[in-house]
Amino acid sequence: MPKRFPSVAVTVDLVVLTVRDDRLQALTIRRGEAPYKGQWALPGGFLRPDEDLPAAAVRELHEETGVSSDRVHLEQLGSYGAPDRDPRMRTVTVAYIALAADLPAPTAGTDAADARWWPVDELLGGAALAFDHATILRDGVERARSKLEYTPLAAAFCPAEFTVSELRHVYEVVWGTTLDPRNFHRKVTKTDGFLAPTGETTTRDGGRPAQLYRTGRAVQLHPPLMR
Amino acid sequence: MPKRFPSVAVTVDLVVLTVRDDRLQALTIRRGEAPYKGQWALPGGFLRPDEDLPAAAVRELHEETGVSSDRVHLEQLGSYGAPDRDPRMRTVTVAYIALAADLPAPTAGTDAADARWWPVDELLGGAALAFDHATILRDGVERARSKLEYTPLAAAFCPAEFTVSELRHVYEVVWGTTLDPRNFHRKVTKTDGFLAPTGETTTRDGGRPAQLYRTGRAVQLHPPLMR
DNA sequence: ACAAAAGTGTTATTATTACACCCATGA
DNA sequence: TCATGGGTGTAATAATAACACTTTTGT
Repeated sequence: MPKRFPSVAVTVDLVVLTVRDDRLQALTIRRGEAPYKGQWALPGGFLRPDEDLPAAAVRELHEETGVSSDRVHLEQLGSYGAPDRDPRMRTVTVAYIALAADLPAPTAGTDAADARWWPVDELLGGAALAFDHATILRDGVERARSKLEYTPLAAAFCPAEFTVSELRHVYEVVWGTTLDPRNFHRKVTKTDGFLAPTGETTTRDGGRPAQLYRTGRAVQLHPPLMR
Repeated sequence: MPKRFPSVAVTVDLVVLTVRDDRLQALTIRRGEAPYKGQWALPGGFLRPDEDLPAAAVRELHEETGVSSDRVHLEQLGSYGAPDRDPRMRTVTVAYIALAADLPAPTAGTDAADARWWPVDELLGGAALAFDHATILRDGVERARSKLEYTPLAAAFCPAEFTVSELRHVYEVVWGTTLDPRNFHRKVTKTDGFLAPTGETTTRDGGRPAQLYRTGRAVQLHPPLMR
């Protein structure tokens, strides 16, 4: 077939979210080149010729954070393709969200002058992200927030073994609410398949030792948790 | 910037769903050219050089169905970009779902030898769709099914004014369940913002005249309807 | 002993389910 | 008058929300 179609550059961008210092934070890269030189942007890069979209997301995540995809929840968020979204050329980006437990302090990637975590409320209130990345971040945060309601995804923000109150802390930080510790405990421990007890306990939060749990086999919460 | 990125063809594909003859049906186009010549495929086409993604979806919808985007719910489903998904070239497709009230019998579009509605269960059980369109269709149907739970989207499958039982029929067909007419009636009429009464009544379903409603201003159902 | 966090019990309220029953029309 | 669907009432069950109270650790 002759080339009678417009050529477009396809990129993959990542909304990498974690809970750090009691805030929901996103990973940003400071751009080393024009356009938007010196501004913060979401990590991402070009799709390679023989690479599927999820593979590109895993690769970018590894390049930017040094993290392998184990213990990170990666899912496609959506695609953004306004004709003027990149002044250099026509691009369509496929955005992914990555939810992870507190990651190591980021090391600057190849293209990046610097990399750091930012609380998402600071990024969304005023701070100017490059390209349409504020929109992508906003959509990614909203996706994460609503998925906590009806999936056991909050555990992606926790280490492999965690306590009920660590899990509750994730909900409180991501949603910006407070939850009744007692009702929350009942809800998550009684919802079948949400949590699998390890049998171990920990006192790392102080007070009475707490049961440690791993994520269960459930993929949907029924009924959902309400914000 | 020099072209040091791989060039990819970006297409937009549509999962156009409607409720027809008591079945959930999807619009398909018979391919007139190789590859997959003669097989059924989802409608779609190349993204144009100066076109945003939603605009391309609206344009393709109009070209394939003659329908303008009024009274059709269009939303992005996701992107699919396996390197071998099209044998001719590297493509990434951005899929949209379009939910519409019973549309006119389709007229064949420019590229298409033929176009028709197929019940989705027939398309997903055995019938061979071109490319990765079976996956896209399956994802689109699942998206539509779950969105009926927590949004007032079922009304997109109804004409501008509709009765409660017409709305219930949509749920029953899309979910493949039966619902108690009395409890359903209470639920949808009592959920604030779901339905706006027009004041008119109709007897088009026989029996006692039913109130006609338009869609309300709610965008979320709280609490959700359960399958 | 006391602070701190884990976890259980209890009650009021709200939502869902199942189903009896009445209403308003056309044939 | 009868069939057909529209619509309300009600009681049993289930889930949520609010909060008193007990448990088990560290200091």
